[in-house]
Order: sequence, then C-alpha cells, then structure tokens
Amino acid sequence: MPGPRRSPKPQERQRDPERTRQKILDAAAAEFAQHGYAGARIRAIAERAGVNQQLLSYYFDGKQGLFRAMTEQWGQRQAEISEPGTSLSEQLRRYTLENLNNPDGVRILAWSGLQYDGEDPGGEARTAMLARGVEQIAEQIGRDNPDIDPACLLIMLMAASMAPTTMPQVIAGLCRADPRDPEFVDHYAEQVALIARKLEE
Amino acid sequence: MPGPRRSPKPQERQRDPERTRQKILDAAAAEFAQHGYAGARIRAIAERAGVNQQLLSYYFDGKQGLFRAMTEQWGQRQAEISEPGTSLSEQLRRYTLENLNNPDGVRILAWSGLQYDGEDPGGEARTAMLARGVEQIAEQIGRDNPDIDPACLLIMLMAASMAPTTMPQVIAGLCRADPRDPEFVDHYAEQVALIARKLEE
DNA sequence: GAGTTTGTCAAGCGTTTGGTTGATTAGCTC
DNA sequence: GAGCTAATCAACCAAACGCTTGACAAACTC
Repeated sequence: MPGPRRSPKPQERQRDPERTRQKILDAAAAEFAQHGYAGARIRAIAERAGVNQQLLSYYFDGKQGLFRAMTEQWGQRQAEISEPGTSLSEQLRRYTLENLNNPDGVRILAWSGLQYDGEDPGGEARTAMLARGVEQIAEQIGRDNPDIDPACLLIMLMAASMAPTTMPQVIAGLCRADPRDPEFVDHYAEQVALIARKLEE
Repeated sequence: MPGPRRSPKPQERQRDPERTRQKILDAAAAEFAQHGYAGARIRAIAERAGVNQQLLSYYFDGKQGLFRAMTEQWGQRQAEISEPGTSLSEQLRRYTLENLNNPDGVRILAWSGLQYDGEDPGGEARTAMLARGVEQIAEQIGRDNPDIDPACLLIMLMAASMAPTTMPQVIAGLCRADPRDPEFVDHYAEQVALIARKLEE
C-alpha cells in the first residue's frame, strides 16, 4: 500500500545526469585501476556503471576523455587526504596504510606514470599536496641534513610507500608474504615510518 | 667481384633460428616496455624485429607466451648486474644510475607488477639477486638497527631507486626537471645513495 | 642430387574493439 | 496536458586485433 508521493524524492528520479556522470567516473576508476588504460574495456565500464555504453561518449570525449576526467577527479580527491599536525613519520605511516588499503589510487597513479607523455591531469592538485610534504621534510629533516634534497626524499618515501601495491611480485618473492595481508600491511607501514624516524634524529 | 665463398660464415646465413628468436625477444622487450602488455601490438613487435608476424606464434605460444619468455629472460639478465665488493650506498648509487639510464627493465618490472596475478616468470633469479642485497643490508645496517626489517628496507630502496622511471609525472611536477635529464639522474642517484649512507651510520 | 625437415612468408579469418546512429522517453516549461 | 529538451537505450559499423592457414624455400640428410 504505497502512499501517494507528493514530491518525488531526489533518489527516486529515473534520470539524474549528475549521478549518472559520477557512476560512470567511479566505474571508470575501478576498471582503469584494475586493467590500466589499454587493458580497460569501455563496455566493462558501462556494465560496472549499469548504464548504456553510449553514455560514456555522451558525457565524456571517448575513452581518452573519460580517462582524463577520471584521473583529474582522483588527483583532486587524493590531495585532500593530507592530515597535518602530526610528526612526519606518523604522517607517513598513515599515508602508507591508506595507500595499501585502498590500492586503486596508487594503481591509477602508477599506470599513468608508465604512459606519461607530457600531460598530467590532476597533477597540480597532487603537486600542491606534495609541496606541503616537501616543506615539512625541509623543516624536520633538512635542518640537520643540508645535503639532503627534500623533494627527492619525498619522492623516495612516496615510492617506497606504494611499493607493495606497485611491485607485489617482488614482495611475494622476497618476503614470502601476501602484499595485501593486513598483518603485512601494518608491518610495512611501520617500517616506512621507522626509516623516516631514523632520518629525523 | 665477390670471391667464391668456400665456407659460408655463420653471420651470412639467411636462416638462423637462434638469432631470429633473440631478435623477436628483443623487439618484444622494447614494445612491451613502452606500451605494457595490453598496449603492445603483435604486429609492431614483428615489424621491430623485421620478421613475419607468424614467427611469433611459431617460436612462442602467442602473445602471452612471448611476454612470459621475454620477462623470464629479462629477469635472468638483470640478476647479473650485481657488483659486490663495494659499500651498500655506492652499490645503490650504481644500481640507480643503471636503472635510470636503461629504463626498459624497470618499466617491464613495473608493468608486470601492476598485472601480477600470482605467477612471476623470472622471479626466482631476481629474488636470488635481491636476497644477496638483503644479506648485505642485514650486515651493514641491521647490526646497529635491529628494529629494521632488511627485506622491507631493500624493497623501499629499490622502489625509491626506480621512482623517476615509474612516476615521471610526479618528478616533473615537483622537481620541475626532466626525469631523464642526465644531470637530474646523477643528482637523484646521489640522493638515494645519501639516504643509505645516513642509515649506515 | 633427391628427399625430408624446418624456418619464413603473404594473405586471410573470426572476434573484439571504440565509436556512432536513430529511436524512445522522462522531465521540464508554459 | 501539449510541446520541447535532454537523458537514455538498442543496434549497428568500420577498423584493429590476435591468430591461423597454406604455400614455399633454405638447409640438412643420405
């Protein structure tokens, strides 16, 4: 006995362009993260999103345009997960945990890097976030170690932090551990933070 | 006036299976390194090798088989570039230089990692090489830092060493430098070695 | 030198791919 | 409620893809 709906609730709408757009972007992120640009299939993205394939062309400019839009949104989203206030090593531990528990962002960044050809959608937002990290390193480590280039160190730590996601086969071979096992993830994050702590001294 | 060739020199042979096989493997390495597995084109590999496309199926088991064979050979090849005897930091500096000046191996490893699904051709050879690095870290760093996991540290340093190749867009955005510029490469390798030296103390 | 094996090639086959066309209908305006 | 706009769909298309077929010629065997 459904009562008469006076004003249709927003989520009951059958057509909602903004929601559809976002569903496509989310599905694209999942598919591209899993298979990379060349390996991703737009049919699969449409299926994941639960929409007709043509909508991908309707809202975005083909596969390339969708990849760009998705990458840009992810870049801006990731730029918000900075949590200042704590020490560098603690911040790095959380950053590593976040990365390893939500590998999609790391994988999108890694795929993008391997096919980098000069343009980097969403790069400004990410660079801005990383620039804050560089400052922090310059303050907490650079003072006593003037020979260290803070930007290089940040990149090293960043790459180190993402290693279990980007090189799982190396982890599996060398550590004989599943790179996604929560126990290993905790251990690894602790180790990354430990190295930073050694450098803080 | 070409003289009569009594015994045809080996390099004059029109058909040389072993050489053809290797030409295909080299071309495959270049193509896969540049575009990844899904992005690589069989026709392009055949063109690069200067042979008919069908030979790729004749010598290897399709695209997958070729990728496996190529990856395996590269793994074994890379396992030979270890140069013991020097200090860890110096060894790391050379390893970084080698990696950044010959990005193909790094890129193949990176593509492979992102599509890792449990099997890792050529992984044993690489693991064996890395295991020696772990021992070296355990000796030179682990003595005074029992809380450091040598295997994790090696993976971090390895990932850090390859970062300019795997994440060139981040370098470009943060360092405002071309990741392949020889001057930057030298600087970065020096920085990687520097971190290792700080930990050796 | 005849005969067999094997390395190489040109052409094509079936499938999948990214993209498009034209129709359909929900939701808005008045 | 008529009319219009914009969101959505089913079906299709040309091109590119990985792979195979069948012919043939270099190299080996005796």
